[in-house]
Amino acid sequence: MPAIPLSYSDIAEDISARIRSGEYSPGDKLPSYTQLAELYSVSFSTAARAVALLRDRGLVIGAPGRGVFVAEQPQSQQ
Amino acid sequence: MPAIPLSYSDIAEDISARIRSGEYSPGDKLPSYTQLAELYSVSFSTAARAVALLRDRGLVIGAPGRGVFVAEQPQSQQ
DNA sequence: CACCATTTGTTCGTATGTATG
DNA sequence: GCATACATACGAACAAATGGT
Repeated sequence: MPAIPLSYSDIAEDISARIRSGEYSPGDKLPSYTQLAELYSVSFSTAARAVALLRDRGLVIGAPGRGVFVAEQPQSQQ
Repeated sequence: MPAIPLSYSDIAEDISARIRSGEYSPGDKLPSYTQLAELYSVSFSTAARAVALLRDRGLVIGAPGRGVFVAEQPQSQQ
């Protein structure tokens, strides 16, 4: 284990940075919860929670049964 | 079980509405996680998660060991 | 100072429901 | 029907901070 595992907040920030950098472009599908959990060496729950944060911020849109996609709009939240 | 329990998102929205309505004023301390869990008939985890959402939105500020307080500023988030 | 109860904040694992293909 | 994937709830556990005794 790489010392301390990343928190869901850290993971959300990392993904957020990758979206800003263009690594993940609008319309792109993010890795699945299971894959994210693997990637960041955290549990499924923690990976899901990181994505939930991004969803709340309007950066990504979850589509049950299909995946999580980077939002097209730059933003807009309420 | 009272039909369907409220989701953390629903609870966050309810508390948010109570802040907007003035039921909870800036500086006020919200009920503790344990009390919120009791109030909304959900688990501790779910109550804590609802508050986490409000924290992320800048509506409240958590103070470990003391409580959660309604933010003074109307907002500002990044 | 030492305890101790309370409270925030988080992780994890398991389970369930729903949607998609 | 089935496998995959999102979305959420729950309970147990723990760390850290605070405040009172």
